[in-house]
Amino acid sequence: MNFGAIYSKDSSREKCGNCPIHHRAVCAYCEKAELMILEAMKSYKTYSPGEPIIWAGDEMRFVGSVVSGVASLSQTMEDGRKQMVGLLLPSDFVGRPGRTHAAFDVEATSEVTLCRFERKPFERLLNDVPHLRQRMLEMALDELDAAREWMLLLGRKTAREKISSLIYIIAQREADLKPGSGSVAVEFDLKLTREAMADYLGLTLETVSRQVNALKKDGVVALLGKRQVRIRDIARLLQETGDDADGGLPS
Amino acid sequence: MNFGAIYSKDSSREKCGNCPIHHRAVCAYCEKAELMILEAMKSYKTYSPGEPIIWAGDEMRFVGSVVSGVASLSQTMEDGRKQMVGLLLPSDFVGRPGRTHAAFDVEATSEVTLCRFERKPFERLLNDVPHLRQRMLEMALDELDAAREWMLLLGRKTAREKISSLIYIIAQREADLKPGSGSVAVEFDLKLTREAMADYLGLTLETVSRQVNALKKDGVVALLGKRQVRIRDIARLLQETGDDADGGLPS
DNA sequence: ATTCAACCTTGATCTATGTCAAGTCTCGAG
DNA sequence: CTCGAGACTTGACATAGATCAAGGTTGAAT
Repeated sequence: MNFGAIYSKDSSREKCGNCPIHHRAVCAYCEKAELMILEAMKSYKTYSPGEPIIWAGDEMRFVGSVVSGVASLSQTMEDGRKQMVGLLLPSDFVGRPGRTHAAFDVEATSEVTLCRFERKPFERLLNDVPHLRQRMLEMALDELDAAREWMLLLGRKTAREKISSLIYIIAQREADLKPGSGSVAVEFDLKLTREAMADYLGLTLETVSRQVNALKKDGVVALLGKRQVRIRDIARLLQETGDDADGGLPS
Repeated sequence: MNFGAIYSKDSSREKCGNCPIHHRAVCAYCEKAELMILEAMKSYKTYSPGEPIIWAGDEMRFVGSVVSGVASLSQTMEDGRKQMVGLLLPSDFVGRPGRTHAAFDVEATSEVTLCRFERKPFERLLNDVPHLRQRMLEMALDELDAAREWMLLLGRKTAREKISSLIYIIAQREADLKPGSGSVAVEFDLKLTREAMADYLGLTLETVSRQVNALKKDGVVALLGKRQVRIRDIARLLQETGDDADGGLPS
């Protein structure tokens, strides 16, 4: 599962065609010729868990895609209160074209490999390559929808609903990264500490711990190791999220 | 202040050049020729307070810009808990190109006038007119940043900080709609009921009422009528929001 | 002028979650 | 193997904000 290793040492590192996130990342709509331009510009970099990728306010020299691992986008108040405002999973885009300085902190939560492009050349490319621009807009709009769903969670859900939602969402993203095997993964690694979960959900780590264990006691999930989760009753879990059973948005 | 009246009756209704939101809306970068195409496609519609503009799940026949008034984007859970996920002020865009059905409810909060375009033709135009596409991406990214700042508010701020932030943000938007007069309006109408504020801030209306009156008692704001606010001490208000005094993000 | 409905305020009480404070578990370094 | 640091759990208690319950205002319709 460690693509970082593959991409930093293997000779196949330059081949976008083999890239595990090719079908979902910014480059998803690019054709061969366009990919070759990107291949020439890109460079991989791997960050270890806890390592900062960029701080809010820093000049943003590069943008890029998460190839593997989990990074977090977050904001911290002067007195230390912290809120994650985005979970960056493989294929997610890091950085905002058209902005010279970062608005949020980005940190590696697990080991993270990024496929990076220098910002300026990438912005030029964005102007010239409609496929890139089109995908970028689509991704921005998707993230906006996701952020808005997260606002419902933060503003109105109970602690138990928040935890259930997080587990459910990670299971979904896990599943559509590895094709086959249904739309929701059954067993997977959360890749987040209790504290990171708390920061994402607007809770304290103690509350996260209590609620995770409550879900376990109630037979909704099983814990195999602290962060390895198995979903025991998916319908039940979905119900615990408080979301519409029928999924809501036909698109 | 009622642009709705101007735009629905006056003969100047077709002139984008006179439009009060022209410099901030999707059409901001369009040139004369491009504006003429938009002029030919557009139609105004005014909604009264409380009137639904579109429901989540409905087919989205049109998209458009808020010309005047305030609309809300919101989500409601099965048991009635409601969260506003966006406040649509003049120049904000309604609808998501590339999606056939609405993901959120949109309602007129005050009287609202919309400059509407049929979705399909607008999407075609988006493909052909780089200025439109460029502004669209920029607006999506700005809204994403705004949504993320709102996540900090929802997840981590106290009730008093939430109210202060809301007042401050509305004052800012009010100010940059009417040029001159500084970056923050001093006296303005909130255009939101206590309940709407509560839905936006993830609070109950009782808590909103108490905190607004607390800010008044502490001399931070004055109330002239229920929704008319005068900011008495802007530095103090900013401090009460809990945000970095220095504004944070240099761009 | 009166009435009514929507909106807002205020008080009393309850509760989910935060805070503070010990522990316990786990795993990698030595 | 054993030590220690970081991650996690658990308990006791505190509190911000929710909930429940009256009223009070206001302004438009009769």
